[in-house]
Amino acid sequence: MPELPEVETIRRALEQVLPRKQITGIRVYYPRSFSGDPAAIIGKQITSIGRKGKILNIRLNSESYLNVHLKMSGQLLYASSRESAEFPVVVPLEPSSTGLSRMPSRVTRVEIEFADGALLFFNDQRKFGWIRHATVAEGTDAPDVTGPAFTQEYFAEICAGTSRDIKTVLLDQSKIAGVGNVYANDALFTAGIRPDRSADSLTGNEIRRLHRAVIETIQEGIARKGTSATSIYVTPDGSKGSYQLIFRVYSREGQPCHICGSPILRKKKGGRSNFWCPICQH
DNA sequence: AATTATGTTGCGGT
DNA sequence: AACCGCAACATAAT
Repeated sequence: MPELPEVETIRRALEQVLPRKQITGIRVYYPRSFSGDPAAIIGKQITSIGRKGKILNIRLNSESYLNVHLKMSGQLLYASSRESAEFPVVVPLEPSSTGLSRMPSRVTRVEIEFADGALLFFNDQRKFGWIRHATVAEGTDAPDVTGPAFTQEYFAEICAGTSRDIKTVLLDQSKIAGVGNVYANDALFTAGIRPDRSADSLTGNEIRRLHRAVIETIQEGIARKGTSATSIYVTPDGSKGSYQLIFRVYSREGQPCHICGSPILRKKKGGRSNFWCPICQH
């Protein structure tokens, strides 16, 4: 699920509620979802919530971190008490008469309890995601796409001298931190560039347009609290993002281009789908 | 009912 | 180095 806007939305929400809370319990329902000794975090206090690209770094006192990667289907849900641990249906097949599902659910992999009775649930239907207790804040050192190090010059540099598809470069977390398939496709549309152009074929003007488009697209994603297309991704209070309402091309195969009306095309490449307008993108 | 797709990324082989 | 296919897994959609 999550790209930078989704993870950043979660980070901001958790930042409002978790700092200063003391961990008093942890239940690991699915062992492969948690690395480290669960007992080692008992008694620790949360000091801050950071993010590197798509990875969350929950800092604990005594200099350690709970690093979280949500991969395709991870969710972090926060409840201030056991009684209030009910959320809008967060997995499609968990219907209930009330429209709410109580945590922990069938897909809850880890649950953390705090001294004041608050709870944090890590749900992950597909089990790709993880929480790791480590002494370092894990994540890429590449410039965050929202940060000051992601300059136009830097972007030009990483595009030069590689014949990889430009969308592949956008998705390369070792070069740029945070961009995933949704926002990469939409940014390329905004910049008027086809996803399969080789990176070193972009002109200076195209580099400039794409650099700006990537930043704007990601910021719009954050402003809309992310993309909840299949209803897997939700914020920590169980509500949805709204970027899916303004998709430019992502997930719009066969639908008319917002600019020229031509049907949006889709082609699978390297295991992921490219979406683009054959008229507006060159 | 079998196949195909999904917002991620790590691995091994060429 | 870079690309490709496949892997992890569960489910919805076709």
